Amino acid sequence: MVNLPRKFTTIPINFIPKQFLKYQQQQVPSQRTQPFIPFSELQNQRNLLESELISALNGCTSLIQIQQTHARILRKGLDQCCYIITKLVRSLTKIEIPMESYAKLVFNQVKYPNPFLWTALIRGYCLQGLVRESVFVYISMRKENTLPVSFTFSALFKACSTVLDVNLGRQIHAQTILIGGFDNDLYVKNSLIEMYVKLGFLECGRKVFAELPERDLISWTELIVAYAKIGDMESAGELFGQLPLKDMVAWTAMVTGYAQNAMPREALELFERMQNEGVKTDEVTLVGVISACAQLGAAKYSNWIRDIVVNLGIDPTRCVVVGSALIDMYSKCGNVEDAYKVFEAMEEKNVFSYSSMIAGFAMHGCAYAALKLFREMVNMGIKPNRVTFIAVLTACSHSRMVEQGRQIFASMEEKFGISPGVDHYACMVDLLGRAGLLEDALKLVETMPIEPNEGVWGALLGSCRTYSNPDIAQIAANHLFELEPNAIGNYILLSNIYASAGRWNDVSMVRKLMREKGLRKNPGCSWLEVKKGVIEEFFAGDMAHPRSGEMKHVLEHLLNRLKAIGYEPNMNSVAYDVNDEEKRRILITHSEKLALAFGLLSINADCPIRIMKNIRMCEDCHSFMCGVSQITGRVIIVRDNLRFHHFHDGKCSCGNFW
DNA sequence: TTAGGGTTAG
Repeated sequence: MVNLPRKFTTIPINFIPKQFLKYQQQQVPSQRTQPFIPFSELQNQRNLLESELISALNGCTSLIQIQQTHARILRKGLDQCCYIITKLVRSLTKIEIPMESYAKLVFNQVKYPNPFLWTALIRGYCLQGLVRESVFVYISMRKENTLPVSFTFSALFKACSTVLDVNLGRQIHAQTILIGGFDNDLYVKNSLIEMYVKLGFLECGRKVFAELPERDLISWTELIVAYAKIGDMESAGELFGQLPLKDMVAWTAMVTGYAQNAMPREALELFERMQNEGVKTDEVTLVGVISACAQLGAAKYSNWIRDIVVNLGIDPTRCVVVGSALIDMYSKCGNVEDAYKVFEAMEEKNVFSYSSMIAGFAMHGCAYAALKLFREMVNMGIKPNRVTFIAVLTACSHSRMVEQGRQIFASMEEKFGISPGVDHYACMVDLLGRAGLLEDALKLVETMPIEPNEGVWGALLGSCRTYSNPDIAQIAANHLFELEPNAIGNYILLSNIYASAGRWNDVSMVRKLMREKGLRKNPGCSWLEVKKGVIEEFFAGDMAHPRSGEMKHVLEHLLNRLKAIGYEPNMNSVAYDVNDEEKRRILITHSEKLALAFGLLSINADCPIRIMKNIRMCEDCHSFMCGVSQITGRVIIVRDNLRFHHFHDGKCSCGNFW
């Protein structure tokens, strides 16, 4: 017998319902034993007919078809054949006919139900979310002295994880021990591990795993996934390393685990190893890889993955998950046109595909397209979820569509029955704040029915920077310093707001606070994809690049040409109390300007210059990019920490509002 | 008849 984890031994035995214990160790033969029919006779008479009816049931996709087949079963006198009735119950479950209205009635007509038929009923209830009912069926089954089989327990464990009931799970675990004979049963044990880890009792799952005399790949993979889900990729990696034979699913679990835990480089490295070791990949593996590429956001990865998808013969128009992942990746890699091409071609679209596309449009400043798609989605009868609303509200926010945003926010609860969460409030604060309605935004924060989090106060602080409001900024910053005392960005924002208001004493105070906490500013950094696969990195103020002489020359030349058409450096973008000359020097060596200069020197005139950067672009760099796109005729695409800016012919896709 | 899948905000 397995030693249960300590938690189990503390459960008093009377915790298990009487009905369970009554049958403890009972080995009484069933009172309702099926009359003996010689196997050969069965075979001769029924085999052909049975297999024909089974395949008919397998093919049923509607209630009418099942009813017709059922009528045939009755005509042929096979209504007592457990094998066929089990199949009938499963078919009914599959098309989601309520158990009470059909399956239960059919079951009640069978005089000698076997364990598989009982189990089909248990599974049916469980899949329809009626877990208590499925347990009652189990109790009745035991009353009838029918011994459960492996599948009975895997169904019951699944039921427990569906309703998040670990106590019930423990009782059923106790049943497997009381009845006995399941110690080496991997179906049961793997379902048990799955239940524990899904309910958050990873250590219990681990213990069951440790006590298994033999383990299969499924037990290992269950645990790897469990560790990945709680973000412990180290433990997942250790288990994966110990795994004697790894299959595609185990590899995929690791790749996906890295992707889901914001470790895209590790995900891609592992995927490369997987390919080198000759492991097959399928669309599920690719979804993890695509998500990793999206996080890296570089066009080179999007080209690379497109080739892999094509080579594997996967058709994104027919696989809604791959399609949605691709939409997200293309958007995040700066290519919203390709994202839309994938979206348009998809045969099936669901809430994920729509939400990803709406978020993609929002990210690129295409608010009208985002709203149009949202309306289309609703008209198509696809119910938006919480994520969809975040995407739509972000789109409104980035395009100053206050009224539309307010209406959509109100419709969440009224029309779609989704109560706005703290993130939706953060979007609304951002929407009002970006539109300059700082008082309204503050009022919303103070009156919202849930506790504002760092996202809400952060949105308010960000708006205070745009509209230079040091008073409200101070309120927001005080909350933020409590909520996330070590987040450097808040100190920098507040200090910049004070700087642009000329309150240099307050600036020194914030800087002192940062020093005391030992916080150091993240240096501004930009990346430029020079050619396929080659990425150059530039830091603000860093003139150590081998070609910095040429870059400086390019920038000075551009500056003179821009000045001739009215551009003036924006001194407010420098948050240091230094003289104007120094401010000009700091501005012209911002990392994205260095990247732009290098791009102009090294990228063909017909190709867009794609720059990525780690922090928000300042006003000066933004107007500089607009000007350069005008005087050089080049397309410049900059991805900052939040979104994309497409500069073309003197204008930016964000409408100077970001 | 047990294992791996996509969208989120300052």
